[in-house]
Amino acid sequence: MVSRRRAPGDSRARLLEAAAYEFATRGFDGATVDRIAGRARVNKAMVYYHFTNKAALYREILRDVFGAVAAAVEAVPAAGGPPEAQMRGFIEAVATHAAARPHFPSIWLRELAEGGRHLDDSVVAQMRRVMQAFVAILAAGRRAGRFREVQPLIAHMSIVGPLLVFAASALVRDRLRDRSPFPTEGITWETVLAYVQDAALATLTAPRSPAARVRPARRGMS
Amino acid sequence: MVSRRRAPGDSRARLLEAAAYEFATRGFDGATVDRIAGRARVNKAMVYYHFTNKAALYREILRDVFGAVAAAVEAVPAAGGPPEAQMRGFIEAVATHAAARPHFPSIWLRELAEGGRHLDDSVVAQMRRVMQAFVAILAAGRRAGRFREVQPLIAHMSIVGPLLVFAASALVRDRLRDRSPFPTEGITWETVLAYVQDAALATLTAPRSPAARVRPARRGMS
DNA sequence: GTCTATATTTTGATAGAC
DNA sequence: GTCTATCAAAATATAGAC
Repeated sequence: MVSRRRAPGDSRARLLEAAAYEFATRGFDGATVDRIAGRARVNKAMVYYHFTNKAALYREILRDVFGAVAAAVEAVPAAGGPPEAQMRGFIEAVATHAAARPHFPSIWLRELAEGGRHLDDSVVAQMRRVMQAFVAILAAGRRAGRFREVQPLIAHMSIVGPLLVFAASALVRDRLRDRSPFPTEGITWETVLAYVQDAALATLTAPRSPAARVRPARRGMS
Repeated sequence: MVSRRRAPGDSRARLLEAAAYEFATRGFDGATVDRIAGRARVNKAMVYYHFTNKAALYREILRDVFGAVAAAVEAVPAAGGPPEAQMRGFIEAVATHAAARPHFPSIWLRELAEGGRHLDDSVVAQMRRVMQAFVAILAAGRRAGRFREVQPLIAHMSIVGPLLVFAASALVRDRLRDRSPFPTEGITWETVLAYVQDAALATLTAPRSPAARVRPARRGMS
């Protein structure tokens, strides 16, 4: 064993972790290579030794993070089981990854706001895998006669949106809490997860859209 | 009337509009004063004539946008009516503003991801007004025995999250659509609004949380 | 109110020694 | 693989004429 001051060879991993933090909290343009290297306690030139440039480093993080979520989520419909349980499992998988990789939600929200400017095709393909798993669960629920028909992308956003916003909003929520005229306790990952799961199932298993009442009935009234 | 080449005096308004666009699509750090001035077809020095600096310009936009939403949303519970209609009205007010000011959702998502670094206290106060209106509607529903008890902030995020994500994700959704293995039609502001409204009411009027089943019953079984 | 310089700082990126 | 030194290109901000 060679004597080591700081575990050589893991400078790449250190950079990835530091970069994820910087990109999450400052955004792609706001994050500087200097700060990333400083946080990783690595020389700045190492960034360009391990990665071609700042953009490539960023894309590497996106690929890593979306690949993990896609894999976790695909396992849910593959395992089968009742559609309600699958839907809960899907939501839990997304929430778990959002909680375990605290930089993911912020990066993802920013990428949405940027119009996906930094998303290469491989990451878009990973997003499609996530949607495909979700659609499979919806279809299973339809076949079993337990879910009503919904637009998959809208239903998906109604689940992922709250999870991303919750995960990314911790600091803002803290500021909102001061002198707040509403209760702020009871907000944990468990309660949020349960709420989103309940909301999704309540919506999907609702007998029919309440909004349908304002539209002209098509035929019959039941 | 003096002959005018470009309506003098509205350089400030032009800058605000251009800045909103740039901040929305590139973020605070990514937006440059050069680009903002260029898009406004105004000299760069005018930015520092009308506003103290880039940060002050940004805060001005935040105040404007949140003030408008807060005012629109406060009118809903003030007008009274059945709680279900109030909830639909609240959601519609948020959605309408998100659609009318296309830069708002992206800026807001970014601000969440940044931890509200640029939010001054007046904007936080405006956010509190929005929450207060929402809490008033929830309380009306509780009093009328029509809504179950929920954590207000979680319920709020479950409504605003999908709306923000939908509004900000147009470009990403376009890329996702290519060769997509799932249907992508039927996604408009009307359908999204209706879905979020239905989802919120289905969740709030659900007899009891389905998740309660997995927890130990406290007393009795009804 | 508007424009032309220009000062100053920051930042992404590289060359080259070790 | 790691570090120093440095370049070149932005980008924020200001001074001052008109």
